[in-house]
Amino acid sequence: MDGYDAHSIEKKWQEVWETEQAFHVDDPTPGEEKRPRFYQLEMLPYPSGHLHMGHVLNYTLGDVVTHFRRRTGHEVLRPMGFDSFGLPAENAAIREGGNPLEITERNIASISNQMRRMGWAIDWQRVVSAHEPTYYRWTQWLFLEFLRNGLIYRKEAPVNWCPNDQTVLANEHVVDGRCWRCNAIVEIRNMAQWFFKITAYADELLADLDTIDWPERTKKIQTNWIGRSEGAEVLFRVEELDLDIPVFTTRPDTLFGATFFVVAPESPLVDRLVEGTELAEEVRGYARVAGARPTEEREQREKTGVFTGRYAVNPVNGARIPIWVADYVLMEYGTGAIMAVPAHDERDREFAEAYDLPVVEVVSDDGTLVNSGRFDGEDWQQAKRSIVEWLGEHGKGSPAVNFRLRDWSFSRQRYWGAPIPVIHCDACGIVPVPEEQLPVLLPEVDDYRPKGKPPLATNEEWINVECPQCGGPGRREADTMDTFVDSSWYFLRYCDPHNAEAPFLREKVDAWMPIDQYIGGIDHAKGHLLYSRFFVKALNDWGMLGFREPFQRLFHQGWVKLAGKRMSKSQGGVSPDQLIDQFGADPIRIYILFQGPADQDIDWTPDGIEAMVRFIRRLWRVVGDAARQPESPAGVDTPLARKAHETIRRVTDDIGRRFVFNTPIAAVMELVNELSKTPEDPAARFAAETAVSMLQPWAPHVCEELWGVLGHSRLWESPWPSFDESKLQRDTIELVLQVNGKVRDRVQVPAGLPEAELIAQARASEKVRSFVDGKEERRVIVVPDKLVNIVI
RNA sequence: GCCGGAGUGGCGGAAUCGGCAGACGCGAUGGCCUCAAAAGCCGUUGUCCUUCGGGGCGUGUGGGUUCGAGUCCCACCUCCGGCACCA
Repeated sequence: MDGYDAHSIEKKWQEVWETEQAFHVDDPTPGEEKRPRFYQLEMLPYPSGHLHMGHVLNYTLGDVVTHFRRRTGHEVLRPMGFDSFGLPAENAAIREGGNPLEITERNIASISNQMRRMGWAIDWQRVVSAHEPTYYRWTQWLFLEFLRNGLIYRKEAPVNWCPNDQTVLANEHVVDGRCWRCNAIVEIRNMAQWFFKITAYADELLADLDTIDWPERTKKIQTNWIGRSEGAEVLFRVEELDLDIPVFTTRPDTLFGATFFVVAPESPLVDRLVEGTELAEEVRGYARVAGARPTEEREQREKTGVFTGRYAVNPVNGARIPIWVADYVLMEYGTGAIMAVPAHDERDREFAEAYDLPVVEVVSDDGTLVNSGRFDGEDWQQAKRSIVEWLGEHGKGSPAVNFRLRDWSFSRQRYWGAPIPVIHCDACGIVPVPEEQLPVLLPEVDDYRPKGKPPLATNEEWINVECPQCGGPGRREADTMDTFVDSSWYFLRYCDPHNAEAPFLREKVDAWMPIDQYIGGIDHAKGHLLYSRFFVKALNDWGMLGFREPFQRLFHQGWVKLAGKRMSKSQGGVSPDQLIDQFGADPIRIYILFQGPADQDIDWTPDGIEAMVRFIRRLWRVVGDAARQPESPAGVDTPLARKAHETIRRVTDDIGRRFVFNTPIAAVMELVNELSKTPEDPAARFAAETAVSMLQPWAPHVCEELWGVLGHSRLWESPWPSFDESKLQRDTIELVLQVNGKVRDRVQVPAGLPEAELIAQARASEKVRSFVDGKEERRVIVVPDKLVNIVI
């Protein structure tokens, strides 16, 4: 047997798997399933030119789970696809010439090739790419369903505009006031945009977090983002105008302390309040200037405001309180108007101090109400309920819930995305493209650069069509869809990827979904992971599928860092291709998971990967030696055999229950070390087989080869090794002897000795005696088969 | 400010239910093999003291519970992440 040659081995087995389509899985036939199903998925990649180390970690992690589940008797669906619409390809086309389609397809070919070189166990017959008409046809179809069900609307609204990418961004993709892609400072613009009514599901998106097995911190991110507040809606009356203005408050108990009233500068109320009064000009002028300031500036500046000349009536005490317009009230939250309680709200107090407005304390330090009429003396928490109740009885308010979550704006003024399938008609308004005309194909354009209007709008031939309803002149929608729409349902398409009649068959989706294990970056916590949950809930409501959550279990891999910085497609970093050339895929796969828990960040070092090459070479030698030993007799019971059984127990538990992937490698290393020390042990072959079999999910190529050396074949579909509980029983154990909780000695004793016997063993120890002699023994603690602690 | 997560050797990390802290690996260092190198093999490697038998100290800091705490409780410090003029 020659030395270890990663490249020839890897090429050989990759060809076998390709020829056999070894990791393809058939659609389940109802009633005939032999094995339990397992849907393993990692977030699909964006097809930039090549993989980066973050991908390597992500997909190797999924690969280990895939192999483990396959070999423990599951039917495993592990597909792959490409999030192939989106800005980078379009920007590359603008920068370098060429067109986004060609660039994207070239990238997909190259990245697929790299995936094969990594040896990942993918069902290559189910590949799906967002930019293919066979896929986006159904994205468009789903758009029309959402529209029909009232979950999509078009509205003129203040939206986030990235001046660099020349497009609108969703709230979820503005990070610290900047564009998540290009880092440009985002502006607010008023534009007619398309929205998904995700807020319709706000309550459920929050409540159902309890039903899924996700990391706490991810649930927390979504919880914060949804931002549910419980309180009351209270009506304040402007008598002169015969107008009731609702406000939302989380503190109805402080209602008697409301000494003034504030309206947001952008609120349409401003006009109504001052119309025809002598203050009209001043107030409108202020509102225009204040409302136009960027949010960032508004946060930092001192609060400003003007009096409108109008008064509102506080419903609980009839007090007439002045109405102001001020920039610290936001139009986007609540009703765009507030009752101000300066005694119990820091912002209101700040404003009251600046403008010399009255402050009335209504909750005393001990938490009971004062200056609150009939509610005086009530505990403030009790008062929340009783005041709302009173308001209800008098038709002045009711319990209310408010959310931070905004609707998802998903129209983009760029080229490389799925066209939005509607037609604008002067006579009929917005008209959906009839289903039989789908897909609305993305046309060629001369210039991908957005110049004030979306690139599609420049293609006159494409944009001008007949209205499907009245036959009059119509214009196609020129905005395209955010790629997050594509990725909100791709995991469903994998279940039925070639369906030409529907996005998917419910029966197939219900058989595989929900995803048993989803793996991807935590950066998608409030974007993709929220949108997909929304999609599934809506589709379930329409009867298209039979579950309410897409991702039953979720895991976030850490970041691979180079000199403290995240490695990603945009930052270059270490190229997996070069590493495969230099070391082979198996050492990289082991390395990336051996560094630590997979959810923790990794600092890339080349030393580590060389160590993995050394380990594989060592394994190669040791297994080669073991292969020349006679077959291990059945039920062989030597220390080496026991070590092998113990290793099976550890590794199986680590992957299956604990979901850790570094310690199993250490466990196999221990077994290999043990084997190399006792190469002639009768259990040598058994130990070698065990080590190779269990390392296979990490290093499938070299393990397959070594499996052959040991006289077996087709490890990738061989059952996972099982351990014999009885082999784990020891005849002798090492008893730890402590004095006052400190370890003083260790002795070998037969297992299962009674307490008295163990104490006698402890007292017999010279070392123990040297600490105990001459002192008074106060207590003796015994942990059977483990430890004796003498307290003096 | 509110909410979540994390702090263990020179480094990455292990210790799963309160019971031997530092598994496994990197790095360092001494030796073997070799003309030499590569590869490989055998030692040492938390820290301080040591008469070389051992002993003291040690898991961010300070307290506590316990026979016994990296692990549980309280307070604090530092770092990372989420939300933030959200009424």
